[in-house]
Amino acid sequence: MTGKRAVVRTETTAAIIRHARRQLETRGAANISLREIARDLDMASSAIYRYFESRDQLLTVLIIDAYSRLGAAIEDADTACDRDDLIGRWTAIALAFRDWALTNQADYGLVFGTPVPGYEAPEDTNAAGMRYTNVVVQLVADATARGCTSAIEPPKTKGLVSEYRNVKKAIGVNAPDATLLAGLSAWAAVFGAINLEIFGHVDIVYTDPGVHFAALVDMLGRQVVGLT
Amino acid sequence: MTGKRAVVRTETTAAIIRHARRQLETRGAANISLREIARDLDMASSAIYRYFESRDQLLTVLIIDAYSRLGAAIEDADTACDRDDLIGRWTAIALAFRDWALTNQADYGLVFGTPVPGYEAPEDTNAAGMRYTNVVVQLVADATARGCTSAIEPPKTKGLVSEYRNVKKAIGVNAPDATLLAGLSAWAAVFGAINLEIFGHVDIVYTDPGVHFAALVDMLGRQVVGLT
DNA sequence: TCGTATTGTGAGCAGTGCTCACTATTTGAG
DNA sequence: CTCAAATAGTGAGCACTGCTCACAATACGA
Repeated sequence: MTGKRAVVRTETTAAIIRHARRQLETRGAANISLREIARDLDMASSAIYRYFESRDQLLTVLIIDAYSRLGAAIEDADTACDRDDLIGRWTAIALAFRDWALTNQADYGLVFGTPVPGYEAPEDTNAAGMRYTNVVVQLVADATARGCTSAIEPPKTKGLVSEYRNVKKAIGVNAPDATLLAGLSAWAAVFGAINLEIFGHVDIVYTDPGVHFAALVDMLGRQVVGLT
Repeated sequence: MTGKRAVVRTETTAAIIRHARRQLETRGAANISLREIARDLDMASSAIYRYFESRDQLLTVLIIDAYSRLGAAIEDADTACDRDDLIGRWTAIALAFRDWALTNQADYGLVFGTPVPGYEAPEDTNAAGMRYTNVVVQLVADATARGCTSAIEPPKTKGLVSEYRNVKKAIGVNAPDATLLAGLSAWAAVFGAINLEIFGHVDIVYTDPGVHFAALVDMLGRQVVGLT
């Protein structure tokens, strides 16, 4: 029997988060003001601390929330595809990532932006961050299982073989080095392209960044990673 | 005849920047304190405003400074190479970028990190940002002029041809679409890989990120962009 | 019903960026 | 060399911040 206390608690907790997110969008993480949130909610500024132990903790909650919404978006995009349509899944994942980033720029900035020196993300944060990663890793695993072979050849970089041995152990996927290199590079490119676009380093170059992005995703997926 | 006033002015200006950069490294941009800088410099906090009109302006100066040091690092790496050794230049540029980012993490975060909503970079900032970009653009131009052809084929993404027409005009390089797509993708991958590494999203995957990065750079340069 | 745990309060502390009236000092023209 | 003007430095003060603490109000469960 969830008492009136429990219900009002979840309500105000949500309200605080809602207001924090609004401030995040309009003024950036550095300018979120607990006192202003309290004022907007008609409560004493000190009352906030009954819900969040510090400003940092509020931000951490926002980060986890953002991660999990991103994870959901990526998962949805992936599961909507036929399991065997690897290039379709890759494309869907990449486009969903960009879409989410564009419609949630503040969240994106919070999650993938400059970390504060000394800030150590708590365990749950990292766990939430693994969600979208796992989708991509799974795609690489499926591609390997279905016999996709990368068109590229890994260079004879010193230490690469042993490095990739560790990577394979870390992500739990036994893919050929070529696929690994191609996949990791493709993902880096997707991430990098989105980052450049969101953080505004390419506005003078592209008229419609989405067109170039789509081409980049398709080209890397088919011609570098070798997805079919 | 640089009077005593002019000389002491440049000195204190430099000292303020020095202290600001130190705080940036240890506590992040959000926690730079003008008052503390003033205390460290044994001057009244209000005196800072004789040198910088606001905290934001100090940050802008730090950004421009970072951009220009990055630009210098990239330019040096490039000019140290034989002009005809395209893959060598590409590799040198990419590695120099990563090196600079790793040894100047705070600067990197300031320049390529989350932008503050509403903050409009002044003209000089963008100019400083073009320096390293120009080096990469020049490499693409040289590659085209020397007849390098990309191994990949641009997909038939709707609107890509006209989009790339604009890009070519914007950067002033008349490269084939394949080279353009390959080059932009490669650069996005380099940037993305560095970003992931610096902002700490891959520490569980790689044991030595540098090895993978070197392989990524070489593979993309040779096998995707087609540099020789 | 009543003690307990939870929630809310307002004053207060130490810190911030920034302004302003004011003083001290260097500068360059007459 | 003199002296008004430009420049540099001062400290008090404003409005804001995150956060703490002693205290009061309230819902909860035995």
